[in-house]
Amino acid sequence: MSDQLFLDNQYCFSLYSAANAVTRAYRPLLKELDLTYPQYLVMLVLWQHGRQRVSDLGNALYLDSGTLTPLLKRLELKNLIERTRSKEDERARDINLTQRGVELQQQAMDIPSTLACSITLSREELDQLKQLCNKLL
Amino acid sequence: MSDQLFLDNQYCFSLYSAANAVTRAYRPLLKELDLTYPQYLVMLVLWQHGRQRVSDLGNALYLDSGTLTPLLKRLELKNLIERTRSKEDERARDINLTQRGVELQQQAMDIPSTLACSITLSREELDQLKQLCNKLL
DNA sequence: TGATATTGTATTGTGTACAATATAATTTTA
DNA sequence: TAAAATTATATTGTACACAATACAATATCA
Repeated sequence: MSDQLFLDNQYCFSLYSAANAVTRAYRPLLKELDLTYPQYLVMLVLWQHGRQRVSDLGNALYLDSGTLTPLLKRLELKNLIERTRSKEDERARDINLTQRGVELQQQAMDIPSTLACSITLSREELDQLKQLCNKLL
Repeated sequence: MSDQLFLDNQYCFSLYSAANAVTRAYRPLLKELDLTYPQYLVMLVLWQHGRQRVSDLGNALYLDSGTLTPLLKRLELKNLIERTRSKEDERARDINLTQRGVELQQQAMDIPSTLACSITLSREELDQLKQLCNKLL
């Protein structure tokens, strides 16, 4: 009976702890760029796809405006992005990289390989993990 | 080059999003018990092992006192636990279930099976996911 | 076209996470 | 045994997550 409560725990708790551990692993690397992990994710989307609306970022990252609005304001304060009103739809915000935001990508280049070194999983295991997580979503 | 930044993203981002999705899935179920997911995790440890110190809970859940102290105070306000000083060591807190805390386990019995229904992974996939997450930790 | 509904963000409030620091009790050691 | 180090928890400050709500711009339709 409490058995059930314990077993179930294992699956989701592992996921929860591993996700916390990942953002902990990123923290020291991202600190050099003065970014948090969710801020880094936003920058990744912008580096790859350019101008995005808040809703585009929300769809890409599975986050809502309550999370993104203050996060984007912090990126704006750091002069990494601009938040302008869309010309087509005055309700929407266009999120654009500033020059400084574009340039930051250079500094981020080393992060993936550095992080890979501190991870004990093989490429195959990482692929498997990714697939399972995506199936769960 | 930005390729690298994108690929890396996939692995850790999947984990991060899946973990968020899991706490979202738990939310409506736990709302009936007036618990959050991390509060539920604390209760699971207490239901299974009884009296714990803050540091025991921290070790079990990979969380520190900055997270646990306010969380435990909320559980205390809800009359689910007591936070007494340890007799052996006055620095330590003994976290004990109240009668109401013990009784809440009955109401939690259905959660694992209910949640399992809303998850699309097979038992084998869940086992695999758990193993990979634990290896990552 | 004017009322109604929808859409895109923003705001508010609650609850984590965690670094950095503080504080008090216990242990160690000179 | 008194000072120094260690240990256990608490506090402070910053930054997510997200539900609930608000609000203004746009779209729909009677």
